[in-house]
Formats: sequence, C-alpha cells, structure tokens
Amino acid sequence: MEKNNVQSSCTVADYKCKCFDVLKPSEIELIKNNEVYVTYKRGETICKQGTFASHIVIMEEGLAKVSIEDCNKSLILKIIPEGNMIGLTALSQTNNTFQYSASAYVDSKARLIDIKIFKKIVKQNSDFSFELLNLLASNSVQIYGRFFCLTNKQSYGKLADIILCLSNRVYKKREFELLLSRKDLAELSDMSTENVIRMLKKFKEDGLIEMKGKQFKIIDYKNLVKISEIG
Amino acid sequence: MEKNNVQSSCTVADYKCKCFDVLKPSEIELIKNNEVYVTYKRGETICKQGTFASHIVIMEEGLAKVSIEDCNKSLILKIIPEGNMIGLTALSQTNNTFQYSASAYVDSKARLIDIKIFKKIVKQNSDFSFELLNLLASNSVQIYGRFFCLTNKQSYGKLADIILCLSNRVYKKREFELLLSRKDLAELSDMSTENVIRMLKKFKEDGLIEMKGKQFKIIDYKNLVKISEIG
DNA sequence: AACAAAAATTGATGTATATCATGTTTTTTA
DNA sequence: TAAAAAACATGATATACATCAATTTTTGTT
Repeated sequence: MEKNNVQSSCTVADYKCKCFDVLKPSEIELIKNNEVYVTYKRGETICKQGTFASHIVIMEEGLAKVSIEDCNKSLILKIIPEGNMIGLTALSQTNNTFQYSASAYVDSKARLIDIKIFKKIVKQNSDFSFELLNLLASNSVQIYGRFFCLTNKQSYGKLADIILCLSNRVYKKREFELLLSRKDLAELSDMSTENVIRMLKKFKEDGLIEMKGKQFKIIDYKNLVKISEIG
Repeated sequence: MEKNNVQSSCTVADYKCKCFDVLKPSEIELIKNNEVYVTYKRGETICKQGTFASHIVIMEEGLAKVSIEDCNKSLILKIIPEGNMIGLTALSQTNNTFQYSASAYVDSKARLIDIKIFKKIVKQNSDFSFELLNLLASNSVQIYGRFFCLTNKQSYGKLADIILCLSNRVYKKREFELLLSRKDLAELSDMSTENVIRMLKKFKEDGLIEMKGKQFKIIDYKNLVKISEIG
C-alpha cells in the first residue's frame, strides 16, 4: 500500500508563485510606481499583528518567520524564504489588518507593494488572482500539515521534522552552519528550549546527527526521516 | 489597553461567500449543466483525503467536518455549515487531489460542481476569483486561530471554546440539543473522551453549564468566555 | 583582555492529561 | 422485548513535558 500523505511540521514555503509573470506591462509599471524596498536586521519586525495592512510584503533576500500572538503566547505559522509573500490574508475586504506578525530571522530585504494597487490588479487580472488563489491554497495545505504535526507528534518527531526542514528547504545541504538558536528551534517545534537541548543530545547519542558549535551535520538521514514520520 | 486579537479554536466558518453573486448568466448556466446534488447520512464520507478531486463541494444543508489524517491519527481542521465550500485547496494546479477528508456530522445535502468548469470560471472571471481569494484568506485566518488554541490552551479552555462555538455559530442559542457525542467533542477539542467528560463535569459543578441528557444549557456565559480566553 | 549579557546545558521536581481498567447507562438492532 | 453495541462515566496509573534552579559556555561590548 502506498503512503497516503506524510505530514511535516516544516513550513518553509516550497511553492514558487508565478503571479508576477502574468502581469501586463502597464500593471508592472503601476506596481513599480507604488512599491518600496526595505532592509531589516535580524529580529526586526516586518509586520505586526493587528496593525493596518497598508502593503503586501515580498521577501527578496533573507528569511522571515510568521507567527500569531495572544497575550504572552505565540505560535510560528510558517517560515518565509526568498520570493515568498506575507500579508495575503489581508486582501480580504473584511479584514484590513495583519492577522499575524512577521519578523526577520536573518538580515533581510523586502519589497513592499501598496495593498490598494495590489488589490486593484487582483480584481482586474483574473490570471493574476488565479495564481494567488493557487498560492494561498498551497500555503493552507502546508500549514494544515504543520498543524497536524504539532498537535499529534511528540518532541522527538517534531524536532526531527524541523531539522529535516532546515536541511532540505533552507540550507539545502546535509551539513550546514545553524544560524538559529536553541530557543528558535524550540519555538519552531513548539516545545521548551530545555527539551530541544535534551532531544538534540539524544539524536547525537543515537548517531543521527553531529554538532560542533554552530556546525550541524545530518549523519543518518533515513532514520531521521523515520523518526519524523513515526512522531 | 485594547484586546489585540482573541483566538478561538472554533472553526465554524462565519464568512459568507458572495462568489456566486458575481457570475454572469452564461456562467450560471454552465455550472447548472455541470453539477449534481447528493445527500449524505450522518457519518458518511463526502470526500476522502488523497483521492482525485473531481469536484468542488458546496454544503446546501446540514453540517460537515473536515479533517486530515495520517496513519491512525487525525485532526479536525474545520466545521462546514450550510453555504460553505469544501475542496478549494484542490484548485491548485500542482495538486489535483483532496488534501483532507470530509464527512457529514448530521444528515446533509451537498452540491457538487465539476472542478474543471469551476476552474475555468475562476480563470475567466476575476470578480469570482477575487471573492474566492477572500474566502480562502478568511478560512486561513480562522484555522490559524484554531491552530493557536489547540497548541497553546489547555483542556479547560479548549473545551470552553468548542461549547461557545457550538452555541454561537451552530445552534445560535444558549440552550440546545447537543447532537454531538462526547467523542465528537473530544475530537473537536483535541483531547481524550474521558477528559471531556471530566471537564464537562467540572463546568457543571462550577455552575457554568447545565446538562440533562442531550439537552445542553449555558448558564454563566461570561465566565465561560473568560475561561476560553485564559486557556 | 576584561567584563557583562546572553545562550546552552544539566538535573530535580511538578503536573496536565493520556491511557487503562471496569462499571453503568443509553441506544441500536435483530 | 431481549441482546448487543455503543456511549457515558469514574477511579487508578503512567508519562511526556514544562518549569524551575543552578552551572558552564559562548558571544558581544567597552
């Protein structure tokens, strides 16, 4: 029997949006006149939940995290790599505020497009809105997967997920310099920092990974995948 | 200070989609020729995760639940009341399969529209696709809220959420006949059936609710809301 | 280089909640 | 209407993790 659908708590968007390819020259021009480029330092806020969404954000360089907050608690929804967008949910007429916060994981650069112009083009260009529809659908599915994992898997599996995600999607290598702190990993896998440390130690003892300072290496990829799947 | 954003694990869609209002007569005609109406008994599968998505489902009567599965585990994503759609994520070109399963909570009736026709109209009518974009965005935000609650709140708060949700969104009364079993409630609030029973007992002892058989009554609405908020 | 601040680590303790076991009540079915 | 099955209920037990406290290491700053 074939595997039905393997879920992962990884949410680095993998969908390449082709929406800008379908724009007419006049629309490209219109956007050009209504956009700005901004740089962000690691940790800086890109958008803040609850504030008015005056623009759509497109990550040009770097990496951002998107999270929702309530009182002192927070939850990372997804990680935004280069080429992906933040703030599409604010397109909804009923909600002109950001539904989540975003901040830079590393020094980053973003392109901000005026939301009114963006909306205007969405309304007039059905190819454009179709592409966005696809993007939003693909995003949703990915977050469903993360949702499933964080509520069903236990620490060992959740952390394996994140390690694999970083290796496959972000660094695209089996060996890499891990720029994220233990606290970042904890936030990503929705567990305590202490627990992350204990689990990493266990992974190391079990010969799944190697760590020297910030240098990170996946030794037993297959078993890591297995752990991620079992949970 | 104002409350920023109160999250709820409730996911009965509250967004009324006006997408069918923006169709041209010819498009309405086209859909009419490519749709069927189907009835489902309580518990029956409406769509199955992993199978080819040949249609978009619109709930005409009744109530459905949408969940994702992996091995023996499952997670309810949202509840679909009358007038809402299932299967929009299958619009994505890269994914022609259902990303989740749906089944009827009560005897229900649905309208099935051929996905090719649906897609065709999305591509040609930007008002239509804009409305769908809004719908998908609104759906996402709602699921984010549920995601947040199920990962952050504890049993007491999660169950309060579901009770309030049922009262406000489904039955639209403070007193109602609860058609869902304890097991259903457990699934909805992502906890064990035994725990639901214990928590309901506690709610009753604390004078928050009253229960006689299937008859359910919210006594102390304010405090229930408070519990839901605190977690 | 010296210091402060932050991050990483380790062990001990506490707790929310799942799981198991068993019994009772309600519903369904034959 | 009796029998079977499902739902409901409750107490006992187990456990995965969070939380707390204390120590060491790394990083950043003057």
